[in-house]
Amino acid sequence: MKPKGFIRKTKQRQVILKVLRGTKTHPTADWVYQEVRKEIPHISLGTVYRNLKTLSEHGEIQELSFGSTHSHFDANSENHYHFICQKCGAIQDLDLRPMVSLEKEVEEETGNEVYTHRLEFYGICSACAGEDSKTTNS
Amino acid sequence: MKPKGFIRKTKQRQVILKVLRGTKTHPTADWVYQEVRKEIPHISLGTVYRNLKTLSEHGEIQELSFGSTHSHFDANSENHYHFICQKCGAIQDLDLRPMVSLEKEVEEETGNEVYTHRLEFYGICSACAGEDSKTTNS
DNA sequence: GTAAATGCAAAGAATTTGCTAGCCC
DNA sequence: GGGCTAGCAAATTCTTTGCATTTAC
Repeated sequence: MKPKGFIRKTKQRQVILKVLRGTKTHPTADWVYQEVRKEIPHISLGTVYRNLKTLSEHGEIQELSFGSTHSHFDANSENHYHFICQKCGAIQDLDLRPMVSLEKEVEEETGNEVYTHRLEFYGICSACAGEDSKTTNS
Repeated sequence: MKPKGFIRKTKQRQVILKVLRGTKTHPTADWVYQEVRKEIPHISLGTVYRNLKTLSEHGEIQELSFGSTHSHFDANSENHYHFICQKCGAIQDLDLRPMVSLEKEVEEETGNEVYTHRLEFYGICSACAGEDSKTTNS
């Protein structure tokens, strides 16, 4: 959660971070890999994975793992909430203010140290809902 | 989210459900497999996976996927919140009342249909925190 | 009787890891 | 120069799937 030691600035790492910061989507490791390859064709997938892991350990980015098998990454490392469409898989950022006070509440209830929390909403996004009405009579 | 058609009651399925309801932990598929094998030694892992999937599709159980690579399952299909220890991986149920009103808020903000939400707290559980103080001076 | 479920094993997919060479500080 | 990183590929791990057989309703 807090920076562990120093993190070296390699070309690969910087491009990965740039790519991640340049999108509003919440891409998978493989998507990042494909994008970074446009700039560093010889980068390896393993390097991308290692860097994504390192970066999230240092709090530079956030790893999100929802129901799916693979993780998504988010360059916005501040706490914010998401909506996930169960039909098309889209991930949207929400404007709700993070309810930090809840963390204190949980600390008092459990005696644990709470560092962060995550809130996700699941449903059908407006785009998919439109199509849904066609298939309602199934 | 809502029951889809009929679900056949096989011996395997019933034991899986029983095992899951008989624990307060949030076991992985493999743990369930090991437990069920005590009663049905010849059950296959594939069957366990298939049933866990079926059961969660029918709303009988809940699939939880946190940061880790593998899913955990919860026989409590009502919405409730969790605390996850980032050191030992323990998962605790919390007593916080589900904030259903948030779902409406998100619906209004986004225009999406929200069916459910999930809230998780991350940190260090009290047991691990005790040990932590020994290694603070690293 | 028939559709759905099981067992078994093999396939799949995402991620991690070992090792050598190279680059950052 | 020393150690953190990259590259490459093989290995791991969790999960899914095909097919023949069995079972629930």
